[in-house]
Amino acid sequence: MRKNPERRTALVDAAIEVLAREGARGLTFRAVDVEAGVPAGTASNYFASRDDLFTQAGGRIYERLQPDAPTMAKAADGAYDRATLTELMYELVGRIAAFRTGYLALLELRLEATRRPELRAVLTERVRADIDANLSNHGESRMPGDATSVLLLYLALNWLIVEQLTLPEIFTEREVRDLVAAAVERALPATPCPPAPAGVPAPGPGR
Amino acid sequence: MRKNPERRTALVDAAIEVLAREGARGLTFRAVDVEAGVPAGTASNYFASRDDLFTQAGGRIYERLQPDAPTMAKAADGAYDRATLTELMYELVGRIAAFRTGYLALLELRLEATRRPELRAVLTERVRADIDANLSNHGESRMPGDATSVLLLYLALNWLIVEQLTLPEIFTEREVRDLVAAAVERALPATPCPPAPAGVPAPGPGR
DNA sequence: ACTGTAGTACTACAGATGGAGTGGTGTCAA
DNA sequence: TTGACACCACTCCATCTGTAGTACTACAGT
Repeated sequence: MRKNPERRTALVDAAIEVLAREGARGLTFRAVDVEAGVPAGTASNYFASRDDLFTQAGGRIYERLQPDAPTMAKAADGAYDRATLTELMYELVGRIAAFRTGYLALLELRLEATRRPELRAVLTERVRADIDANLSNHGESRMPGDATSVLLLYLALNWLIVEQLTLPEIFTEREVRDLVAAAVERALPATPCPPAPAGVPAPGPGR
Repeated sequence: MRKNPERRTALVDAAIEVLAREGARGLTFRAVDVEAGVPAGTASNYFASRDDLFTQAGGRIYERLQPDAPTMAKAADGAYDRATLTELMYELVGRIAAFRTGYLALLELRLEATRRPELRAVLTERVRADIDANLSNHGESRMPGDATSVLLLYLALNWLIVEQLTLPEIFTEREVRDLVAAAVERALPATPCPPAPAGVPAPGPGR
């Protein structure tokens, strides 16, 4: 088992590309070698098994997907209002969709996790950490919305990204933007009303 | 190219199982033969190519996923209020998650659509039809909520199902139920307020 | 009842690809 | 010199596609 860390990272990153392009079943030692531009057999020396490749790729994707310095800064510095939150979510979708191969690889890994308990454990831990991080980030910032808002946004935006990456013709760019805005808008708990026009008690479907 | 329609259907259904279990790359003529319990070579006689297999499977899944007589009836007959809608959505999530292999196969196909234009065209058409059907069903029924509500529910619930099927330990059954309820609750446009307590102008994050 | 024919089920094979794993050799630096 | 790694080569193995060829079944015409 070789140690060289740069090489190892390069190989894992190559594995992500292969995953996105060829699918989980296409992730082989040889394919990684080719993608990374190293001699055949190299990946064999760096990973104990294919399982190992999968789990390392799973870990690495979150490493690359999670942190995002400039956005984090904006999240911390910006105003804590709905408009800023919308802007942030819009950036989030754009940013993740931009790392197309990473997200597609992640989907492949999720499906592969169906078959590989070890991978499932790794992904479960990462996803849980991701969600928890979102929750506590949101809690610490003073953005509007509660924990439920965060979870609902998580759900809706994830599928929105799936839709964009796999069947881009379903929603236009405009529709995507509108959906992000609507998701933020409605994910927030009902806000107290602006002062009602007049004595009209405003019926409508009460909760 | 053989014609026997029962056999063809059986083969396509077998293909769906294979997709869910082995992934897109594992969908081969031989694997379909084995899954369907027919002699080797049979699938070769029924499908012009692997592409053909994929597109036929894509069509068939929606055939099996879409219609659902009892639920449709409930949607039409039930009361048109939020509680009924919630119940309906809960059933929807349960029902789709129950056809586990079908939904997983669909995800595999979405990823494969990334590589096969023909398959992408088929899926795009089906998904669009699905969304349109949801929109118009909702419009015709007199359920609360607007088109945006339907789309947001579509997004959130889809990912919720993905989460359940691929990493079931992330959300407990209870959390899933709560998330479905919250999704319905908040997907609906903000309702007019109940009469405010007193002259307090209700500040909070204005839009 | 006989037979020809068409459609289909089943079998077998040719040809080819691609991958896992491993051992061996070259190279460089401590 | 020794150890760690890069690189290369080779063997063994599993699988797939596409197609050709054979066997079965049903039916129609006579």
